[in-house]
Amino acid sequence: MNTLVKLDTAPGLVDRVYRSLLDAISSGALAPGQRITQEAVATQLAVSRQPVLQALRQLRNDGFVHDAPGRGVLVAPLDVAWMGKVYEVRGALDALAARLAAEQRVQLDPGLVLRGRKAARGRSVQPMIDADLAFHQAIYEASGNPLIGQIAGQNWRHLHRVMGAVLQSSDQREAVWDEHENIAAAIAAGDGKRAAALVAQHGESASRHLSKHLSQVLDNPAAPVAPTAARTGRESRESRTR
Amino acid sequence: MNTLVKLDTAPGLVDRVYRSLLDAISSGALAPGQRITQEAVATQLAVSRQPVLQALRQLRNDGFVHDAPGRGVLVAPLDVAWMGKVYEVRGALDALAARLAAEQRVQLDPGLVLRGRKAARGRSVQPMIDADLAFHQAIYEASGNPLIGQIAGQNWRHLHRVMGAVLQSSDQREAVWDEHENIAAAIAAGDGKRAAALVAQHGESASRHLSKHLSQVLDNPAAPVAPTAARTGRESRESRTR
DNA sequence: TCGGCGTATTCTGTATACAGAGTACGACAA
DNA sequence: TTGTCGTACTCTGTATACAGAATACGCCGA
Repeated sequence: MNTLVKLDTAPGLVDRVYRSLLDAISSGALAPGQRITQEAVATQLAVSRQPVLQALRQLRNDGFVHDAPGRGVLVAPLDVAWMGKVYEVRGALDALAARLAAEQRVQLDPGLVLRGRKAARGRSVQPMIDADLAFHQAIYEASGNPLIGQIAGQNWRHLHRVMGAVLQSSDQREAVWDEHENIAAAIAAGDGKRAAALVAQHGESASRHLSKHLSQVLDNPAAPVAPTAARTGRESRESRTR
Repeated sequence: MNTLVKLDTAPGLVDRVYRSLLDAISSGALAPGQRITQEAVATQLAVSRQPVLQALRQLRNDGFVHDAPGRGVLVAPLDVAWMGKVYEVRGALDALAARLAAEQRVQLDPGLVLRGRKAARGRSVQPMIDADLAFHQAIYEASGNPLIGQIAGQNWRHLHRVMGAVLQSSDQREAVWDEHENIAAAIAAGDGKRAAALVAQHGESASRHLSKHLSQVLDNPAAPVAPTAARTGRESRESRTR
């Protein structure tokens, strides 16, 4: 019973504006430090300021934008130290999820790993990030605790920004998926302790790797941080405020 | 440097409405299953519907109220299974925080434990919950990762509801503070592994204890679930919808 | 007496209007 | 030329207005 999927009700403007802005921030289309005003978003999306106001409030609560009193909000900068803290939390959640999934001996879909390896051999970053996220989300779902996926999902959006800026110059892409495969095996075998340890190790190495590259990128503002950034002439003045 | 405390700007109506509603839900003044409409809140707090709308949206995102299409929103019921999931997540965060705090050999304020023991000997529940929360929050702060306190704080609000409904009939109040004292000792000694293990154990026992009592209370609706519930005559009809 | 339909009511979500807070810029004095 | 003051402007947050969606209730027929 209960096989009926709940029919998708209209998401409402607020959620759509939120998604739109978050996608733009995650992908780098809205560069870190860039200024955002309600009215600009409202006119661009052809809605009133009211849904934008609420979406921005939510983005602020989630830490994706910061307040700039009197001048709107600013896209949150890419902060190495803070990214490390996000990774700490995600690591704890990942370990928990892996342990819970292992207790149920869940068999993760092998297609996830195949897709990941294929993406790793490719050249575009987006599929790589998507595959990585999909794998970890599968663990969250397998844990049977929806709260984990909910909170960790938020963290992933933060990391998404950094990965987009860094991953293109990455080595050890294949190695990541070896680790993933080991994790899946440990979960399937029901070895919760080992699964949690592997996940923790995996997260830590990813954190070190990203933070190293990120600080390089941040020290070298000449390199293009935002691959798909739509740089209009007006922004140059504002990016000075960073 | 940086010793200046940031001066408290006016919190804004949305946040105040949010706090007001959340306090009412946490304390039980708004009983589980009770119906809430924007207009009722707006008139009662003497504000327009706009801030209420936003506050309710946030409460819905955080899981404190559920949608009741066409009839407003309903205060989230006290669900045993879900409370267990909240505890799982909190346990993972607590363990992480304890480990991080131990790495820095933080000395927690002994006054926290003293205050807790004093409250445990008292009769009123609120100080007991407050002391418990204060102790754990001290660990979050000691971890140096503000994200932990932020997320775990949300979870605590959920647990707060359950504790208020259950804690009055609790035994082993002193035992809890023995555990707390051991945790603080492990952190001060820099033994991260032991601290994390103690915290995890502590959380699990609390979870078991609460869920047992909660299911008793839920099976026995005659017992007063909400100690400070302001029961007006009108509510009797609505509580039928539970 | 029970089930189905239509109307009225209620509630939400979005749009517009308005007032307050803060910043940025220019003018003036030293 | 530089620092300070005053004014205009921009932006946000709250209040009000309006339209759409869903429910509840009463009426009718079987």
